[in-house]
Amino acid sequence: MVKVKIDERAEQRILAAAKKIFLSKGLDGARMQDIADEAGINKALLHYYFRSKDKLFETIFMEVAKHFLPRVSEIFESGKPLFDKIELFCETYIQQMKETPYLPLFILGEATRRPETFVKKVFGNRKPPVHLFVAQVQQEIKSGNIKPVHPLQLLIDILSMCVFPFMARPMLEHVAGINKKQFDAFIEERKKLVPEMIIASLKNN
Amino acid sequence: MVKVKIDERAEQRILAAAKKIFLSKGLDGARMQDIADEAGINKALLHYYFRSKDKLFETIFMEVAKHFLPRVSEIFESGKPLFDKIELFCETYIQQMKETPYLPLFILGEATRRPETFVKKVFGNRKPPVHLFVAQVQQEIKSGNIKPVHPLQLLIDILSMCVFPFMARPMLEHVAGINKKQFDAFIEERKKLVPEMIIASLKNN
DNA sequence: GTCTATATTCCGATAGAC
DNA sequence: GTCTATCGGAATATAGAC
Repeated sequence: MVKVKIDERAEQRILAAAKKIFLSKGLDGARMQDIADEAGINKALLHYYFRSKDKLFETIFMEVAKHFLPRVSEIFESGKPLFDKIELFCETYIQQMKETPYLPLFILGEATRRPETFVKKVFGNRKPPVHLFVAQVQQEIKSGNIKPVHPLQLLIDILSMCVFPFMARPMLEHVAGINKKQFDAFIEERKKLVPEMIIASLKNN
Repeated sequence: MVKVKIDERAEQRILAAAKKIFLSKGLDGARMQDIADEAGINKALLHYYFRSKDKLFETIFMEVAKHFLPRVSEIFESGKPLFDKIELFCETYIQQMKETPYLPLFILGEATRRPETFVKKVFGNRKPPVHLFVAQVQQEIKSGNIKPVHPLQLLIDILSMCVFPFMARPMLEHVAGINKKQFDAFIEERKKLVPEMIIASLKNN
């Protein structure tokens, strides 16, 4: 009884430590020793629980990858009006990136270096239903409710503005001369500004 | 005479090889053997010319980092009208990223993992004159020529939409189901669409 | 300058005591 | 399950012949 509890706690501590180290250093830059130190246990125990570095990495990758497309399906499949979906999308994304700021660089870095394995790991067999978003945009255009735009370009515009600032954070802090607190305020402001700008660009005069 | 020529060519081949390998694999993922193979020479020669892996990396990083802020100073310092600057900025950035698509992930990845050393390496002591852009935007707002916006948010909006698609390429190709040719067309289209959208969002009714 | 061979360091993985 | 000690391979770096 007590033993099981301790084991579980060790395993959980390893997972938390591995997540932190892999996210910040990447697969190649991470050391098993770093993870062991972070978890407060011995290197050998990592292998006891997860057999190899690759296995441990895969476990972490699968676990965090799903947060990179947070609730996208849910949002796209909801019956909400387009502008509501855009607002919710931005809010959801920016909030998720605030909680896991290393995530985009980690996922896209590994996806670029290992494109073949990436696809299956992140998406399994289910892709997010982009076509639903595309169809809705086309419908609104046909109805004359918004200006004619390329739906996919629009989606990438939104995604770019929500995610990129977190990836460019060190550059941004230096070039613009802002500190961490100001960065947080800057990001918080974007939750409103990004959807406002997108929606403004879609509206007819 | 001949010797010098051969030496120079070896050194140049090493630099080209190192650039390719470091950009695609990062510092941690790159192997000296990979670089030697790519350059068609022996591992020992890398150390003869550049002493260590770190030194070689630093050489490459300094050389490519400047392309990450392509002609930004030049554009900001030009006397052009704001909308012209925005168009030129987008055109310049997207063109640069087309030529070196690995660059943003490489620079921002290394910048995140090694923030302390990054700043000096990329910028030296000279930051791009963001304040000029900010001042010009504020001036246009005061004159009533554009809607009131936060200049820095605007700048990040533009930068995000120009750079992010290249970083998200593998995801984009899979989720949207497009191939390399279609991606190129998609990107080419953005050279027009991004400044159009930005400018549209700035115009008063 | 360029190579082969080797030294050195580092790191993932395992063996075995407790 | 957890530890210490160690193995074995891989990667950086150097020595030395040509």
